[in-house]
Amino acid sequence: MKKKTAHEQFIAYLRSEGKNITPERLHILDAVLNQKAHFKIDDMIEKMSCAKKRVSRATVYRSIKTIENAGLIKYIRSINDEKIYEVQKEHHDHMICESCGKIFEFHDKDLETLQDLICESHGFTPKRHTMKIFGICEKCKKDD
Amino acid sequence: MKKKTAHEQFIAYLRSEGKNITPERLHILDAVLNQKAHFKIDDMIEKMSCAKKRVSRATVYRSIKTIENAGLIKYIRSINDEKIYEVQKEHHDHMICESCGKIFEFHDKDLETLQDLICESHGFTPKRHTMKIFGICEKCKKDD
DNA sequence: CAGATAATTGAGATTTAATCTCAATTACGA
DNA sequence: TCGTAATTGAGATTAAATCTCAATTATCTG
Repeated sequence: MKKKTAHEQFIAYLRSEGKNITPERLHILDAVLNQKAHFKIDDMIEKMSCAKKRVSRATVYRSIKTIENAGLIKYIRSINDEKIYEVQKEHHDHMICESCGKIFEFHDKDLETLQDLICESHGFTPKRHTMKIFGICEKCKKDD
Repeated sequence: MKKKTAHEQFIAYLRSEGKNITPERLHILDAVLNQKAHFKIDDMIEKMSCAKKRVSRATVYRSIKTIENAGLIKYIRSINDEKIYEVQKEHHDHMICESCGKIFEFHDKDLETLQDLICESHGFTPKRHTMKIFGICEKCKKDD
């Protein structure tokens, strides 16, 4: 069973939901996948309105939601009313520096295991989780 | 050193910030503290517009923000554009049922310890964190 | 492949939470 | 008690997100 690309995943999702495969949706997916890590909707709208194939604001909003439902991107948080999304890679959690605003990703197997145990003891079936640790990063500590 | 009430904490905060202690702010604090657990801003606005002492929408927004900065309430999440806040008790994390929308609180000492260890290994100084586990609660599992 | 049908798009209007404005009021230190 | 600075209320404003609907496009069927 070879691993599906994000592109293939998206198309499979659209098919499974009976949604059409439109060039607009694929363009937006491409633009999103080209993002290094985190992006804002507004940036995507601007990007798509300058691109060779223009896509309207309404469609950007609609498609971002579709791509999110397909599990390919994830909403992280808002910073002054600007939603920040990220492209989904392997699952990871976040450390957010309150000084420079930078978002660090980390993953810890023990943490995941412990979470499952906690859920089990509460009769709760976990599907997914988010964890954000706010504090000060190494660099900002030194820059003081 | 006796423990301060939320009321006292708030007044101490206002003093420390050079802010005035106004009846509006205290009324809103009272209303907020009277909430069992979680509340929406809109509910507060409605509550305050019917109360003996009316408080305007703008002031509710302003005061909620002040009370949040004082650390007495905390923003949890949005559900269709409605922000949900909660009164701060001891620190705890959340399990959110995707079926009924109910929010469960839990606290686990091992989880906290593990988080601190992870941060340490990344040179990150944690101040606070949020953790949300999404899934299906015990009751909804049975109701299937 | 053509024609029918349902989904999707674009553009601008609309919605709505949150913020802003500013004159009137109020808290508070001196 | 007075003067100053902070705060409030009411309505205007802002801006992200959604909605509307006619025109377009994807997909299915034979």
